[in-house]
Amino acid sequence: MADVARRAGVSAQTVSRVSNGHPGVVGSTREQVLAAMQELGYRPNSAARALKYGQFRTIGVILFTLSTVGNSRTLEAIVDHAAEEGYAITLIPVAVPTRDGVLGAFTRLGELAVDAVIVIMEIHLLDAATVSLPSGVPVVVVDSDADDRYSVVDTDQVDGARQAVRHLLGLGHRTVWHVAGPEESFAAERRATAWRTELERAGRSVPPLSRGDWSAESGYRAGLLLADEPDCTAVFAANDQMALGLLRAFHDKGKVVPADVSVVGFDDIPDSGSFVPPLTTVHQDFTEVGRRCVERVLRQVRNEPVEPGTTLVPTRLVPRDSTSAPPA
Amino acid sequence: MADVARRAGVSAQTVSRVSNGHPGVVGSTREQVLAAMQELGYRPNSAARALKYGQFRTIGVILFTLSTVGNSRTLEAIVDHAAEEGYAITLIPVAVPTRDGVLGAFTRLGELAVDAVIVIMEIHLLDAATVSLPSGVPVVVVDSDADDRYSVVDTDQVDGARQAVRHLLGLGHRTVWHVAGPEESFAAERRATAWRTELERAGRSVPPLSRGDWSAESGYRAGLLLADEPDCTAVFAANDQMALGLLRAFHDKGKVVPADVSVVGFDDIPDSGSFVPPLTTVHQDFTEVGRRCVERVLRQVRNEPVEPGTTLVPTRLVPRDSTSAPPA
DNA sequence: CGAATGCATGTTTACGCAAACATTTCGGCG
DNA sequence: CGCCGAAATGTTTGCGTAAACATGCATTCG
Repeated sequence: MADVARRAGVSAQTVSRVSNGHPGVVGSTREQVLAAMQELGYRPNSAARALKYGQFRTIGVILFTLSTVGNSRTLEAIVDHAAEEGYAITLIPVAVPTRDGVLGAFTRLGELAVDAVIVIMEIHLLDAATVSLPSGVPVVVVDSDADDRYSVVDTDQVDGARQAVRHLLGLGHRTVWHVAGPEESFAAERRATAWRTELERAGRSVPPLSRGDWSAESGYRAGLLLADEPDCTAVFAANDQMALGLLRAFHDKGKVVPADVSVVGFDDIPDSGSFVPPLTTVHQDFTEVGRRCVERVLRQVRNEPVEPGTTLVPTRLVPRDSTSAPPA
Repeated sequence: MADVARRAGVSAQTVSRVSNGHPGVVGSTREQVLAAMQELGYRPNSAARALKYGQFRTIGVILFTLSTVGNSRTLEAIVDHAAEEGYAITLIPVAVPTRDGVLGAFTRLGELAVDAVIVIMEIHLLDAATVSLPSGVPVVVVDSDADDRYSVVDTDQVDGARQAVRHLLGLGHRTVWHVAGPEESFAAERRATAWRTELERAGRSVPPLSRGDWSAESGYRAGLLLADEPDCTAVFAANDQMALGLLRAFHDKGKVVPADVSVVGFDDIPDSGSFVPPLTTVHQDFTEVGRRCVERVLRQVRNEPVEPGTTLVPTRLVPRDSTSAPPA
């Protein structure tokens, strides 16, 4: 900055004023300063700025993996909305989903230049790490039940699962089977619980639960077993990728979807409309989740009031061709 | 820091020494300082640190979208490897893929606290923005032909496409049709060119090119047309998602894959093994791409020698069930 | 026994910027 | 013609940290 000032024949303060668009700099001077900046390739040092202002205009995002569609789409929405607000996003990966891994991420976080944190992760692991969360840093969590400690944003898992079950029962199926996500996942747990509750409420029998790990492959394995259950005419998979595996398993076993068995997924990933057959699924609004995360966390940064607890983003069922009335 | 020093009854410099693990602090003093840090919840201010060191230990990543599997997996690999090296990742979204959008991203970048930049984007757009790239900041680009100006890392698109074509010709198909990605994409262009070249080299006729936008839906639309081509017995799709659309289109048109028509994809996304039928595809090593990006860019940061030009990450064909000999 | 040595710790300074305050400049008006 | 006030510009200062240098103290050795 000093070089620019010298070159433009002005003081450093004037350079600062020009660089920040402050008023009170006459046109000709401004021109000179801008010219000098250009020539010298000057760009303000954000470290010094941050030091001065005590803010980084950056939000940290802690996540375990980007390989699930939900996480990466949520992240994308967060990045976009943060950018609109003039905030950048710094990623803090948790290499291994263990207690230590999470603790490590939070430790690194403490040294990081962020004004706030959004956690996209199974909160079961977060529990252990609570203590080490740097105090004074606003935190918003996605998919958790830690709403007594943090601000939580989540898709309305319960209502989504309920819609899936009702849709299938409404088509005339006697009951609905479920392929759940991994036990560590809150989302998986919620969807499974809501599935069970809805069946019980309707007075239907609750079939044994299958479990996958969100991957299509795990859905395939579950599907091979389900295909041998003669009573199984309707399956609700906890995500679209496992539903894809189910479709393949039923195909391999000679069962026709939806004539022999109906399948409902969860997420509405972009590809799900191109499955064979196109998948009936529960649409999740990842963009809205990301938007609310950013909004909530920035409210805290600005010391504005934040309604406490969990904010739920609604879902909606997208009927496609993988569901129909049960075989006669 | 001053508070900690006061509380521990030492100077600020000693606190600094403890906090950075420097030697020359006797045990008892260290204990006291650590205790004071704990009590006061002290954590070093990274802005001040960065100001002092002139480094942020952060790499900026410019990308347009996370919705393609390739981008999000590459990003994940970059994040992981950067973390291993003690670097954080800051995301810089390009809201709209226009010249101005890219310019905007680079402008913001100039103000951002990053030591280096990795660009994951169609370089066609990057061209226009070259001028505004802050000089002195190391840049590595993924998927580009700007290797005269930047360090470039890329999957070996040409060899991958060649493997796909050879595989199909080797099975006895007379020629291979191609569903390409969008024109703006270098990767799409390279795969298409390699497909054409390989056909010509083998002395086969080159069928008209179809074009999609990477989405399954666009693959479906292309597939509906291809299904009406009586000579079309083998299709190479430029990515797995479009291949998924092809599979559905052929299914809808009553064509059996692979008996009537063979399909090869590109990427080997995790789901592709669960398509119906499981997809023969060209495996891309996104992890390796990410690793090399980080390695290259950090070499530049450290002023170590970097071999210029493009570094290519090899691919390999993964044969599954979507390809076979052509119908008799 | 005094000086030299080495180690633990303290003091000064600069990193780049912008707020707060100080000074200069210039136009307008009595 | 000189003075006032507003606008333009300059100077000082501190943000939190760590390198460089300074000090003080204990131990050791001639």
